[in-house]
Amino acid sequence: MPVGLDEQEIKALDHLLNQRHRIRRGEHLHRAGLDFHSLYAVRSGFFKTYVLQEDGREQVTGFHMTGEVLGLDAISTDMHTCNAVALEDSEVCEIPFVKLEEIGRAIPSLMHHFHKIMSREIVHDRGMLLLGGMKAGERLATFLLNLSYRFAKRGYSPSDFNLRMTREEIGSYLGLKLETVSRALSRLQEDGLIDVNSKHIRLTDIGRLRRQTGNSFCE
Amino acid sequence: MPVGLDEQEIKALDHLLNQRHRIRRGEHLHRAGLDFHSLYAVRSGFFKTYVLQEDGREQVTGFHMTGEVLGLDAISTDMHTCNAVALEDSEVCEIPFVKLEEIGRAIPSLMHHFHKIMSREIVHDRGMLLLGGMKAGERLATFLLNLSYRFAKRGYSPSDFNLRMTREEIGSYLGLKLETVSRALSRLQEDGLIDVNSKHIRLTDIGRLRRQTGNSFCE
DNA sequence: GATCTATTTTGATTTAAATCAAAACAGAGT
DNA sequence: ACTCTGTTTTGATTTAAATCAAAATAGATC
Repeated sequence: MPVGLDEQEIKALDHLLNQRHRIRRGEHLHRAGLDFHSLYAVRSGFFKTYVLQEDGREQVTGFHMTGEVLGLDAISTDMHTCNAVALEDSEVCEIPFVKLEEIGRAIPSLMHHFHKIMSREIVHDRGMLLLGGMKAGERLATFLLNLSYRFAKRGYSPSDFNLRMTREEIGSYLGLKLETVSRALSRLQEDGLIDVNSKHIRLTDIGRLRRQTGNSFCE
Repeated sequence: MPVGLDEQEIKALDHLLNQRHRIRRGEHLHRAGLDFHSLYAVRSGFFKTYVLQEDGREQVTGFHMTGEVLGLDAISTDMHTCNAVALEDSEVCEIPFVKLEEIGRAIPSLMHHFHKIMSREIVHDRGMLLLGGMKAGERLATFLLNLSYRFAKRGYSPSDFNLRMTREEIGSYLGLKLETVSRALSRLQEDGLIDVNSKHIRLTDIGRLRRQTGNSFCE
């Protein structure tokens, strides 16, 4: 991403990005309460982040795919505030945060890029507030379009993909119960906007789906 | 906040923080779509950020008080993604972002501090997701406790304050209608957890109020 | 202080989603 | 192929919040 590096800088960057880890489906990348040392860039696979409420309920806070960065929330307190678990076999690149700040000082464009990543996270999270005013079907449509957008950006089909998460996890993320998620999906199918086959989704009318959301962010 | 600066650095910082602006109640600090150049630190007063949906509805995305930083969302696209309006006469400090990155390179602790601020924003926004699973009364309790926490941190009473926003704005932020907000407040009063006098709020039983939220973040 | 407007409260009714319950289905392991 | 378990769908009922409506209150302006 940053260009025009000298040999020294390339070596530093290389070292920064050279710690790969395989995380198998079901394994945790980090847990709430643990000391923060590194960010993790998802190289491949799919993650869910969540927090455990006092009553034991699990609240899903996000889904994360290739190219996205995990752990940004932990910078503020030097402690992870959520759990991150792989929903499929995945690979991450560990980025020690102290080193990132160090190298960022030498390579301003890298630092700036990092700031954009953090900011994008804020925009995305804030966009979730828009769900507050929406009905179940609109929330689902927004969710599917957001996934579609992110898949497309990575070169996958924007209209044909498999959900890695359960209806319950979707519901938790969107503030709905799993039965409501299921019903909303069935409804969107009846209306001819999508095809649902358990975890496999086909968006058959993206234009109408987008109108369905009332408006809103598809990122 | 950062310590041990030499004269050069102090001068740079001074220049960075020297652009004050008065914003009167009702005036906008920035609007969605405008080019991004500067962050704004709230020196005094109270702001609301919001986006206008296609259907004309206003969605409130946040409330911001002294010491908080506005404009972090705009870094990602070099364009403001929301509107910021003063809910009372306010003063802000303009921080040109290019300069912040420049000076941050010279003063690592300043840069690190900035990263914590951005991260804190992510934590806060993500905490809003927890509202998804809550009932109206729980959302209101969470909201009031969060305000209380922020007032306390600034040296104001944590249990006695004036709301700067309307019931409709609270509702928009929390995903409720204004009538529901009003009813939930009345209910919390009946139950002896708070005293409501239109915009003036007194938290009479913070412990019970906290239990009321089910749990969750008061920041 | 009186008037006007915006905000807030409260009530009655409707609606969407949660809850309760059961059946259908899918995937993993034997 | 069969069983077990976890997931998903669908239906009936209850519940919380939205909506519709009107009165009460507060603030701003003259």
